[in-house]
Amino acid sequence: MTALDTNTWQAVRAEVQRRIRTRHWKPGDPIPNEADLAEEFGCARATVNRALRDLAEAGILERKRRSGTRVALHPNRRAVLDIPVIRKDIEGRGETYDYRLIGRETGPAPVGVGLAMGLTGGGPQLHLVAVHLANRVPYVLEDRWINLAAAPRAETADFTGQSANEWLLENIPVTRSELSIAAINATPEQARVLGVAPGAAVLEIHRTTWNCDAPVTDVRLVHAPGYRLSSTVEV
Amino acid sequence: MTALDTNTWQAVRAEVQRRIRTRHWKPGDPIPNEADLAEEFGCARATVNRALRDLAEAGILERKRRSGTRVALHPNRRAVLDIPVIRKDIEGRGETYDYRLIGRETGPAPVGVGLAMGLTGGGPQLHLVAVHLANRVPYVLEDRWINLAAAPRAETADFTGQSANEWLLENIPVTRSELSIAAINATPEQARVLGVAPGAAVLEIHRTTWNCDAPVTDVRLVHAPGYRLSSTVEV
DNA sequence: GAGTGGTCTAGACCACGAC
DNA sequence: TCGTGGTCTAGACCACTCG
Repeated sequence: MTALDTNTWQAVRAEVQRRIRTRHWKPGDPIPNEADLAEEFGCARATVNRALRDLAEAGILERKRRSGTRVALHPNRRAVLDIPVIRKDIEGRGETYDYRLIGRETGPAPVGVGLAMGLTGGGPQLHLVAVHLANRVPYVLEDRWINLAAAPRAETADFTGQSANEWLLENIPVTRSELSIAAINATPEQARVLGVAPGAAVLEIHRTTWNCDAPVTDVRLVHAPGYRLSSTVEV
Repeated sequence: MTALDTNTWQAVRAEVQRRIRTRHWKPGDPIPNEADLAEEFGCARATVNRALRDLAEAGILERKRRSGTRVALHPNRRAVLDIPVIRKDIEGRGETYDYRLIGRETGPAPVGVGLAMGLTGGGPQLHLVAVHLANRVPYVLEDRWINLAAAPRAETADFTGQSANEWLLENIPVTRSELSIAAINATPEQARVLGVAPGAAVLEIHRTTWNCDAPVTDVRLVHAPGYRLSSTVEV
């Protein structure tokens, strides 16, 4: 019977983590069930459940009904990235934000974009190209397609003052989004807009979003060299 | 009084999300407090709390004591990435995994690495260079420094059969880790090992890990061109 | 001071899934 | 089958913080 200082779920979580870190419970090992731990710690089972659920969500424990809870074999697998609104990102560092729309046209989307969005018919698409600047230096090149069938009001929206991302956030609900990140060599045109050498390595964030199965938008954000995505993981 | 089909916290969450998506509750708006929602839905306050807490963790709601709960102004900001153990990643796609240690030496870490790890003294560091192959093709180049003060047993460990990452997972606890992702142009040496053209854009994942304030390891994983990190966000 | 979310409790029932 | 985690309830107290 190990009484904890306070019977909070955080205290339970800390004690469980301590036992994992000290290898008292090793990766792959089963740990006692909730009822036993509750008795040991002198708290309610719901409190133990809250603590263990939190650790399971963090990938440190693996839980299954009937077979119980085990220490995960490969923890440390999950990273939570903040994908900030670009304007907030720049302003948050105390830099000046500028936005410039450099291309706008309506027409059919290229095959690759249509595939990513899962477009069936050949409905009209709005194509926007814009650049976001930090302290007047190009920071991100945005290449976006908007499905006008899902966002008809976008056709008459003015994207010269407000970025499409912010307009969409305010006007179109989103139910699902897919994100992928890759390194690419800047094309000559991308390099020209970003003011870097052709072929420079740039980070591309590609996001496709849906509203209840209706594809809304597909955007590629090409970040100038030196950009880093970062996150801290407390285990 | 709106009775839900079943009084599960998932049902409450779904109904709250529906009201947000339909703009019944708009970004920035306050929503009713937990007690009122519990009465409206005919369930316990704890159930409402569970649902709202989940939405807050997902960044869709913002909660503060006393001032209540509001619909977040800028949702969709958080992406959870899986950073898989490389061997699992490759084997999970049904490909053959191979690992080759191509460099091992003990000595002082370069200034950049020392800074990232927060090394104070000039203790001995173990430097490992290895390549991970998928179907015999280079997949990831690993450049790792291990702080022997924090992991003395690493000095005598055999890293020719087991990757350092897996050895560390099994032998050294981790309490905190920092992660950053960037696009870089492959150096001539990186390009040679990966079998790509010098200057090719490659994705670098840089991770530093600590065990209770003691820096353990600093690793740069350089992924061959074409590699994508991806995640799906259900809102 | 007072209203809000945060949490704990004790008990109960249920769904899953290993055996 | 039956032990495990998953969840709901009703009530209670507390911590934070706005006015």
